[in-house]
Amino acid sequence: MTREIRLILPDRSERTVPAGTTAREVAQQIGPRLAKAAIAARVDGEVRDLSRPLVADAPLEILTEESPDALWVLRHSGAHVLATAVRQLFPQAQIGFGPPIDDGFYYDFDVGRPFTPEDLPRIEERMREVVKADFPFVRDEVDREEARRRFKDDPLKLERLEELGDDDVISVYTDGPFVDLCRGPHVPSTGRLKHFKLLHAAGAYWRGDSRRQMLQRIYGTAYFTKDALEADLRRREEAEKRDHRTLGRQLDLFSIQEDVGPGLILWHPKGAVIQFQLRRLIEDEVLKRGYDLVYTPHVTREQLFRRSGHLPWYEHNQYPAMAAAAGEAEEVRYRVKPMNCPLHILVYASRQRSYRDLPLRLAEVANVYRNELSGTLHGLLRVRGLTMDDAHIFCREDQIEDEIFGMLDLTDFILGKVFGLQYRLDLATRPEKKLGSDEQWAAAEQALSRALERRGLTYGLDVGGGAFYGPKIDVKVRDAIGREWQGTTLQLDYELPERFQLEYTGTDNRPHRPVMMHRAIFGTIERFVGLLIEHFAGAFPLWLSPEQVRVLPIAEGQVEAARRLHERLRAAGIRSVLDDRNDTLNYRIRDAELMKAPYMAVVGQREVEQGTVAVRVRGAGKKQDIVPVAEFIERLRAAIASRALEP
RNA sequence: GCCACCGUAGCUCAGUGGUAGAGCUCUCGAUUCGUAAUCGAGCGGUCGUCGGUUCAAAUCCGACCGGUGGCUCCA
Repeated sequence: MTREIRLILPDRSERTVPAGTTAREVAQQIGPRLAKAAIAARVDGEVRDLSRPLVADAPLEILTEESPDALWVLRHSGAHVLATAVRQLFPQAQIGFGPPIDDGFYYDFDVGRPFTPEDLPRIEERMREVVKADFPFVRDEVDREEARRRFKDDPLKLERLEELGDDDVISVYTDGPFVDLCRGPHVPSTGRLKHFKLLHAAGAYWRGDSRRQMLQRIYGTAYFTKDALEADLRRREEAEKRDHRTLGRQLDLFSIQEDVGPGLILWHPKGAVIQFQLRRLIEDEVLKRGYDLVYTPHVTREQLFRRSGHLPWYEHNQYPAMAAAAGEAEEVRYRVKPMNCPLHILVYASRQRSYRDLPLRLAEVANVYRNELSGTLHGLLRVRGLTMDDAHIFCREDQIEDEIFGMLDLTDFILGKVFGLQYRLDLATRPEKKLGSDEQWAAAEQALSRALERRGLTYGLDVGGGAFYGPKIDVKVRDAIGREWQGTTLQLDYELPERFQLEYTGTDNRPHRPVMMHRAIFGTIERFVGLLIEHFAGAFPLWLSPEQVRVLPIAEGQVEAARRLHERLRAAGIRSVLDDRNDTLNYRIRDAELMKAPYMAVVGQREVEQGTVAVRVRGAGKKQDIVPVAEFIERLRAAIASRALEP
């Protein structure tokens, strides 16, 4: 007689079935509609195949298309269908890993000939045949010998197999002709994969290790409904339209030119306005918050970076040394700085410090240069010449919490209040290899989390993710279309004060070692401007907009009056552009809209006579607003002063 | 740095071995216009660079430079 087991369903009801019943059978008992919609099951918290027998008492949830976990299962199966198709078209292809990822899935192959873009439609077509065949996903648990036999022609799978411990269950999934070493779970059959698309092929190191061979990775995505797939493809298109490199050219913000070098930005006048506003914003704000500004050189003796420990540790990221300056010994070398900390430390160490000086907050919006690998460069987001809104805070251990609190407040002011951005925080804690005692780390981590909690912030934990010299808080910014950007970091540092033997005199008249913190709110101005371009899709808020008003005379008769208005606006500190070109009004309005000018001030005969201006707001169509010139100027000034986000 | 793909006018792109093209931008002329493209003309390219194959190369091959998508790295 079979044993009975008790299952607890999400509605808290209980169901007793014979041990060995599958989740699919339970779903059928509950209702045929549920059985049909079922993708997988959550048994005792673990997502499993519907076909797996239930052997013990457990909470059971049948997962349908509604469940986010089911989407991961679908995508995982999508990766297998991809591999099934690739193996048919490229029988010699060896298989690596094929997991679901945030927005889709991929599969890695070791194939004699790399995939070309033309291969993707072929593979996709073959995938549709695999889907049509509706192969069931069959799970087998096998012993090691059996697994070795099945994957004898797949060295990558064998490598993975040998890493599995003796207690690990070795499971193998088969769909039609394709067999994979895989933990699962999967959808019931390949026919469930209805809405998918292959996106691109790329190289990827086996196991993410740059010393291992390069595999060919194919990325794709899948959804349960056609609408969801199409919405995703539209999102990708939208992201492409917002691409800061395209908008940067269209709006004439910046360029990167071969004659200058990769990763080095030429800021054109319009882009420079944005950078200037950001610098002003952060410098003004920082001064209000008790920081001091400093300026330090771009080039220093190499010796400084030896002392700081950056050489040779960071050398691969630094530009090579320059010869000695005139009159110096030959062996003296100079370096362009990749970071500012050693220089700010020298400012600190330039005289004796008292506990009364602390916290000392030194800020500098500074250019630094890093010799980044060529393949990592990307528009404004990854550059070699970068502008950091850097600051270093020197304080006592008991001041850490307040300082972190202050930084979080500044971060929230800039990102949240000024730019209306949402963001997420992660606290990265002590790694295996670390400098300093456990007590010191514990105190520091507690100070960080207390500061976070005092601000009422929720945050994630990145256990072991801190640098060896101290814990940190990473800030990830979310943009208008939901993408996350690494920007702000707040980093504690016990290493550099040690290396530079920094001291302050305490109330006890004895020397003490200060703690140091690094922080950049924007991260780099380059990346932040890139983020802003994509976040606002080039339509910057008035205060940030390179061009704030475009003055448009309707016909030649109003050019003089329009010029006077333009000059009046300029005199009021407003960035006005006069467009008196010999083109139709329609043409010039279109141009102003495309260049994302927030306001258009149209001047016709009526406006000249009445001392008014016809105001058109960017993106608002032909709805116009006739206002007296003085009132228009006042409105603009108020909106600029308040850094209003609209328009 | 690694893998793949790409590089034609300022921009977007067409041109698969036989004398370099279009639209937009720009300049000039006409038009003087009431809220997203007026008409016409003109300027503009040793087809990324160097080398090779060929009677002949934008086109085929190689190297290099630059870009794109990823990997590694990372602000």
